[in-house]
Amino acid sequence: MILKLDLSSDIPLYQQIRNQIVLAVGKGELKPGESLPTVRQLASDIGVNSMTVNKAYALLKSEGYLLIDRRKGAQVCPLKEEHVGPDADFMEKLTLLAAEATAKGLTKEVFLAACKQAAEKMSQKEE
Amino acid sequence: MILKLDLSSDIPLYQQIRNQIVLAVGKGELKPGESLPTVRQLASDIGVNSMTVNKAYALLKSEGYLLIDRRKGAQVCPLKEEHVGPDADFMEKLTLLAAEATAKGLTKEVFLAACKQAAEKMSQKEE
Amino acid sequence: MILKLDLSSDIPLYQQIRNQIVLAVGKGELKPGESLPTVRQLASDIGVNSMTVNKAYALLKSEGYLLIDRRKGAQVCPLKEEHVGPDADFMEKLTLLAAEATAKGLTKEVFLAACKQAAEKMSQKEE
Amino acid sequence: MILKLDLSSDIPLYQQIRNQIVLAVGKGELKPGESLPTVRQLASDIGVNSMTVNKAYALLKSEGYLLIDRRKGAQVCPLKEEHVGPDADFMEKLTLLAAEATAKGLTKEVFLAACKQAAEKMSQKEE
DNA sequence: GTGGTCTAGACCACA
DNA sequence: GTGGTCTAGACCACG
Repeated sequence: MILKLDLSSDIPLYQQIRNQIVLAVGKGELKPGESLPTVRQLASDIGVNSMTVNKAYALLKSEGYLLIDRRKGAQVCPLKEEHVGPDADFMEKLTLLAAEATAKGLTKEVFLAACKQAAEKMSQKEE
Repeated sequence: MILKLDLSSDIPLYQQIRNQIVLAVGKGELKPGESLPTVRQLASDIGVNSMTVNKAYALLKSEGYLLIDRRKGAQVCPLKEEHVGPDADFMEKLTLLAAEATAKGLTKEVFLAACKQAAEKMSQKEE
Repeated sequence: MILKLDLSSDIPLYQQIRNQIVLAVGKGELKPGESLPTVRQLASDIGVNSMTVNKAYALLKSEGYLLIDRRKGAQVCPLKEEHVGPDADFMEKLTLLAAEATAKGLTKEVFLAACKQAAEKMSQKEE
Repeated sequence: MILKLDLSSDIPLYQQIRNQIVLAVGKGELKPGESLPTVRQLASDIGVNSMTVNKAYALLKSEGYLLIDRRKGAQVCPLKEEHVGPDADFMEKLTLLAAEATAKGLTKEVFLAACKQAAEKMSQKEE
């Protein structure tokens, strides 16, 4: 479990931790059901306060990425079988990104190629 | 120039203003070369402190979306003829979004369809 | 004796066990005087540590729902003939619930209808 | 803004603060749109750390009771016009309370009378 | 001025 | 052992 934090970034540490874990889950480096380090362990590993990790875990839990079990610590939430399409918040972020690309002069084709490239890095759900 | 701000959102006002302007440029509602309201004008229109608008404009300038001229005020930056691909920061945001989608159980196909849908809302560069 | 536990809930296990038993008594699935499984039996059935079940039983005893006898094990406390009204702690919880409902915009009528609906699920004391 | 905290209770302070504020909103002591004390002010008033109040406010925000505005601080969330019935979580808590009452020997009539009494303490939405 | 973040260290509840 | 809570104080971002 290696997380890279940028202490000089203006993104809060707990947010960076959250992002890195989401990335790891998306890429399949963390599999559904897999256990994460304990709060204290991770805090000590990456050199931050345990409350900061705690906040990141709580955020991930509230977003539905993690399950937190008092006995086993935190683990990646198993995927639900039926999952519908993207939610409104997701589309809003995606639309903003598309606008940034367009405003920068990228064509639709280049944007979609970039999307595809990003998707390729992720692991696919097994059928 | 109509911007929708959510005063109780946890996204900073200057960030919301920046996002709305990027969206407007992406969708073609603001065309390259077009002038934007002055800082004071916009601030008065949307009822925020002019420092806040100032910050948004400065951010947009630093990101390359706006040109700020003391005489002409702010205007949308004309597109460069040759434009390379997406930059690293953009890809990072896109990858995070792809990871969120994958971690939520969306398939690659659904994600790419959403990307395409977002791209459709944007205006195309004229040939 | 079937109890549904949610291991990833933030409600402590012993509290969940306590709640399920109170529900079963309220609904009449457990009758006054009826015996409950032993601590070890129940712990083994639902797959938790017996200390956890022990804690739940002790809590239920202290709240007056169970009688614990070293010979007969735990049994549902028979109802007293004369029973006074709700106690202070109960009213406090009920008032908080009413406040949550009101603050969410539910009218008094809707709240009382929900109360009635909840009461219908319970078994009535025999005359 | 007077909150009574019980330092020896096993209910976390931030939870007690949250409950007291919900009660105040339900009873109409805090009206929709009304401003709450600042985090620091309330923390100093009731003698707790400001992070504790912060956590309570964040919880109330996430539950939809408060709006937090960087400029004006926290204020009671105005009610939405259309509000449907009680949600599942609410019914679960209410059902548990009904079970507790029944298991204690209260009749349905007594329970409903208690519900009505609790509802009377609340303020009604104005038509 | 506000809320938000973070730290270092403590204590407690749960299992 | 775990996560959860709390403190006292600091610094920063926002407006």
